[in-house]
Amino acid sequence: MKIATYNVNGITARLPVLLRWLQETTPDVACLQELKAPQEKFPEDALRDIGYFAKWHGQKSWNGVAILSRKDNIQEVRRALPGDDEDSHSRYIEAIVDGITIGCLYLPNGNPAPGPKFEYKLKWFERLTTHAAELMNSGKPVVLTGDYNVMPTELDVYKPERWGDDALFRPETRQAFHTLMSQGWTDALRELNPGVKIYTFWDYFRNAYGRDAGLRIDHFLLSPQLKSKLVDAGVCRDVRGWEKSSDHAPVWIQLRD
DNA sequence: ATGTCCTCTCTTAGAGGA
Repeated sequence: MKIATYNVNGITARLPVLLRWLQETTPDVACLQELKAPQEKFPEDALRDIGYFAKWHGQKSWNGVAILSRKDNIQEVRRALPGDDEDSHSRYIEAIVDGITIGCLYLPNGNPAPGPKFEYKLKWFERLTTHAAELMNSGKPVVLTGDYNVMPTELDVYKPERWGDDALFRPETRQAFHTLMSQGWTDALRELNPGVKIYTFWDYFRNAYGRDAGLRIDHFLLSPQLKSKLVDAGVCRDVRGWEKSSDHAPVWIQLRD
């Protein structure tokens, strides 16, 4: 099974690029973030026309997450993280697809830090970690993927010395990611490419893509049952260079059936 | 501080978020 994740940065503006990428790479499952569209504006028909079923949780202007599948086999489990009924952001959706639990997440950016947005990010991270522990303890095969807005190590930043105070790279953020990983998750792309520079995001500013001034912030976390089935993984780097592209590139993994 | 892109509105320009 090939599973992909893609922060589209606005599914309405990104629809031509999204459809082209899906048709060229045909992932079995695709997790999308930053729909930036209300529930009723999701392009369900356009996706169905190219063979994808979908469950999504939209929100006007901001956030929004979706899980796509080439089969009508998406069993939605939840569309919010537990732990805060007051949290109105659409940042998490979870479904079982072909027996694999797939959590699709858009972790808060958190800038400027310090400040209330950074506090929200860390709180959200704690809720994710609590929920991830339950999934891990369930013993089921689980994929937690999406835009984590975290560069886990210096290798994941084009210029680490410039990012120390940023919410995506502050010690508290990296520590939170480390705490989550210590439950026993496998960072799929890093697992297959130890020591290799991999980026999944290039800012729109200052020709970041042309200069390869990138960040690795979109991740695939695998439960132990799936680590042994991981056969390949990569980033669709070229998609970032297409006309009207997102600032993120799609990322994918291949699991043995 | 700046750069760019996307979305929304007290809309065709500016603000907020990333």
